[in-house]
Amino acid sequence: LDETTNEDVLIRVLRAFGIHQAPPAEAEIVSHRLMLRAGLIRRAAAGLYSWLPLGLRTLRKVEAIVREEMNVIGGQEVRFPALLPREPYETTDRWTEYGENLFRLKDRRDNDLLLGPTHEEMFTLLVKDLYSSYKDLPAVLYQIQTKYRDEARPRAGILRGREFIMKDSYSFDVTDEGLEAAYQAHRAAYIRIFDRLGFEYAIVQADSGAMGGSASEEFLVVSQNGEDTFVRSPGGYTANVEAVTTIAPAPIDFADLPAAHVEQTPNTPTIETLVAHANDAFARTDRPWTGADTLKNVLVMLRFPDGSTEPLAIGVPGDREVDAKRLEAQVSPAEVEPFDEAAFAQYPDLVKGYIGPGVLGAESVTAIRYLLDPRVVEGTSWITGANEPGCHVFDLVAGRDFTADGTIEAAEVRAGDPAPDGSGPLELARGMEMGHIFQLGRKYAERLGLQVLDENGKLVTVTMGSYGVGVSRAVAAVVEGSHDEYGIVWPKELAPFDVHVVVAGKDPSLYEAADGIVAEIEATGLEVLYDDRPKVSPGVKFKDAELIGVPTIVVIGKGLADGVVEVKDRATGERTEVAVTALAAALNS
RNA sequence: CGGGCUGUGGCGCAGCUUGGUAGCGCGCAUCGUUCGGGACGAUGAGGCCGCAGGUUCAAAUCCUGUCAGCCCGACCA
Repeated sequence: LDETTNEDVLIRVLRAFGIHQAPPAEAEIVSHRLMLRAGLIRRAAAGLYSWLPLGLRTLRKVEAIVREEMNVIGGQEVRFPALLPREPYETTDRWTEYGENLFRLKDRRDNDLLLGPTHEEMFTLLVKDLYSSYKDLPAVLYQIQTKYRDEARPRAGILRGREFIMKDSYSFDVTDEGLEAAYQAHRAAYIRIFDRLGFEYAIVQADSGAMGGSASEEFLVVSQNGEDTFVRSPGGYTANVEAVTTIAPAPIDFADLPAAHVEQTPNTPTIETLVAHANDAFARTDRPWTGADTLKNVLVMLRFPDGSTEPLAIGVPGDREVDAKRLEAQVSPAEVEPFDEAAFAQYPDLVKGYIGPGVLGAESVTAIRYLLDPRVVEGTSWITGANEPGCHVFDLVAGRDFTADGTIEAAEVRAGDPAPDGSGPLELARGMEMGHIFQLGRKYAERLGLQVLDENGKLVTVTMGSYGVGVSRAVAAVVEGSHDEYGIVWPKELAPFDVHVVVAGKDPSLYEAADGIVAEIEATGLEVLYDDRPKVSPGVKFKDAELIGVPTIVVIGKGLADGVVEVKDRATGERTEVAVTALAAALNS
């Protein structure tokens, strides 16, 4: 009756971990497949996963790293409910702003509740209730909590679920300098966290310059399967595509350029057909025409938050598309809608496929605002629409023959484009958003009335920062970045166990000896996964061990008669024979 | 929300065109032989064929509806 077990450190029944030999067909991303096969997680519903023992252990280790580094910068851990009342989110408008992505429900008294997608409101209100003096600040509060977002399309397993675990922290300061300091402290903490998690990552500017004001950076873990595109240069420049600015060429003296002339270009409504026709009928002697010689004028309809709309024309070199995300970032908070047939009907001067600068701009007949790509500088010469069906203008020179209402950074960014800071040609890469640090400023504090008394006894509004790390997503990202053809290769600090002991053989004495060896290893403080399944052949155990990916695998088998066991390094595949008497010491070195 | 596709034991799938008592592989259980790189034999357990309605003597199969899931895109503080 007094017998005690050590179940938390000695888990013997491997098969209970949910190991699958074949992954479900639905899983396509490598981390998703490996997490299912190795028994880390199990799907409960779309975008919802149960964490099994092996996965939960690693999740806890990621949490521990995040927690340690948050504590280093003075963060105090709290925990809010995941189930939240409607009122605070009503106050900040997010009950409606969050739209379909918010999980809403009602209690038995018909009160509205929500499952928290993020907790700015709750933290702000907590500080408002408890703090009233500048002497209470600065403060950093954080939690490691389950978040809920009703994603339109959950995918890729843990990487994008409807329920996920996030560390979110919030800083509260009286001064802008204080906010900046809290932001920098978080940035440094995040760098330590991401280094300890072993990620290859990039810190990118999340805002475009046009947004102005508050600083915001994203920590992207570099991965083929990432959902975010970013750019980087050999000189170390990194940014979201939204934030990339174009280096405008110097203006060209247009004194000697030929005059503009209209030409017949029948059936050339697209850049492709136009370039083909130009090379056919108006061939240059020095080189062929290309899309880059043409000026494409794209029309969109902007819809502002108040519901009003405004047409906008964007002129870009014909070899580039307008990038929807870059455009959205520039015109925010307005949303971009297509310029549909109804819109064209309102502007009879716009000839679809042959639109040129002549009918664009605030001063033109259409009065449509006209913005140019920064590459279209004064003195550049273009083929562009002549505003008549089947006609284009050649040698139309910017600054001489037409002007616009300004410039806009909306053209797509391409590999090879120069970095804005002159650090070389840009490379396009993919990343997974793993962290976000953001100087919120006083928006939430104002809406929720978070004020404290300053040293003069006057009420001042607190300024806030908000900082997130995707904790459960990080587990998937580690697997995504650290595996081979056999399975997961855990970094030491994140492995669910330190040592995986495999007994290869059937003799009961082997298992008795192994029990003792495992106890000795555990006595040194190492966590041991012990595969003592007696009726499973060694090959199966080896494959399972490689799939699970614990860094050190100890094989107890035929060598035991000579007092040795085999120690294998999962990452390198290196095998060494170690005397049983020296094993515990060897594993700890 | 648009496009493509799939629902059949725990997992992977066949059967559906042409309606006639639900099958295969893996896994699982028992016994025996194996046992350091995914062993073998024998015997078993396990499935209201996603759900509802319809057609029919008879539906996994045909028809209608519905629900769920996957992939691509849109969306994603």
